[in-house]
Amino acid sequence: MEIGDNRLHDIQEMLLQWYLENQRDLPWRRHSNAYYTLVSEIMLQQTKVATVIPYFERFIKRFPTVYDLADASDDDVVKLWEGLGYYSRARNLHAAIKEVVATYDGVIPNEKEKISKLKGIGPYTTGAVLSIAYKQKVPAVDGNVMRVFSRLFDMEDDIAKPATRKKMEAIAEQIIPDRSPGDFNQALMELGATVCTPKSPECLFCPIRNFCKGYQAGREHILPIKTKAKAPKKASVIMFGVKWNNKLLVQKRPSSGLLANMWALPTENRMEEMPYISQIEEYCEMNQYSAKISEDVYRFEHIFSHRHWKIILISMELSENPVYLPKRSIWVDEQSVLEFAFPKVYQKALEQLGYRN
DNA sequence: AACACGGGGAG
DNA sequence: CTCCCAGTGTT
Repeated sequence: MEIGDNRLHDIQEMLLQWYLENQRDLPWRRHSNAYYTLVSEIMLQQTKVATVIPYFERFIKRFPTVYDLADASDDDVVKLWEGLGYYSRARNLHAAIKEVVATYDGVIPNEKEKISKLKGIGPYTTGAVLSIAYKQKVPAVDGNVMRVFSRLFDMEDDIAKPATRKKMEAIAEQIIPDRSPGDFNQALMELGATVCTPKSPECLFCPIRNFCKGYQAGREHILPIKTKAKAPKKASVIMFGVKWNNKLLVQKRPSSGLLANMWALPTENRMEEMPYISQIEEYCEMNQYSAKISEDVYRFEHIFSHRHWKIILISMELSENPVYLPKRSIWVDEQSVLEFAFPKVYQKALEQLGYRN
């Protein structure tokens, strides 16, 4: 990719000026603080700004500095992430900040080799923190930037391929100005998020329309090229609504895999080779529950981006306090279940379990 | 290189 | 409903 010197300079100036005038007022932009930058960038991975704002406010209020976060329990950190998705981000961020306090005296490192070794900080977040917080000339190529470049240079590379991100980074290296590299990176992402959008880009409001090869070719609508994701894998699960004394039994999920470490209604993979009634009876026997099992079950579905769950919800009212509880389990009021991860599922589940929402 | 890992918004 | 969005770690 070759860009003429004049055109390059104009693109830089137009973008920086546009960003200066049009940037959104966001909580993490109000102070210059590497910790704020890091937390917001982790939260913004795969997640829209509007979704992140309330989570960021709450997180920083609870953990104002790296020391507060480093001292926190895993449970407290994960609790503040409930509903945000991709929960390994919370685990990794916690580990990274502990490392910052233990090894770097509480200062997020400003060297690429050091910061990129921290948990959960890959090439994008490395570039974002180094450029935004430390004013270094390092690319931060996210999906927005790849979309903008695809159109700006009329590129047909498949942005779903890992190799394409490398190519985009090489282009970014050539384009980032010495002055305000952080603002320039944010300008590219802001443009992608608000003007150069995936569908119906608003080219008439674009500050670099006149330099855009894709726009000139009338191809902005078909760019970027991106192969479709595979359909979610199907799975069947049984979800247990175990009630006693007006409380609901919830269980902390395993520390790896889907919804790792999240509180949830006890859920088992369906054993396809036996009737589901038998599996439910087996579950009750294993836990020594003496229970009245409701005769009808409630069936519904939930689709994650990569998994499609068919859920059988079974309700059971225990007739006595069980002698022991299953591992990682506690009794809670039904209201607290709505704060858990995947609240939409629990909203449906609670209605079926006879609770009024 | 392929897969696992959530949840929200637009049309 | 259907489609789209997409960083990092693991295998």
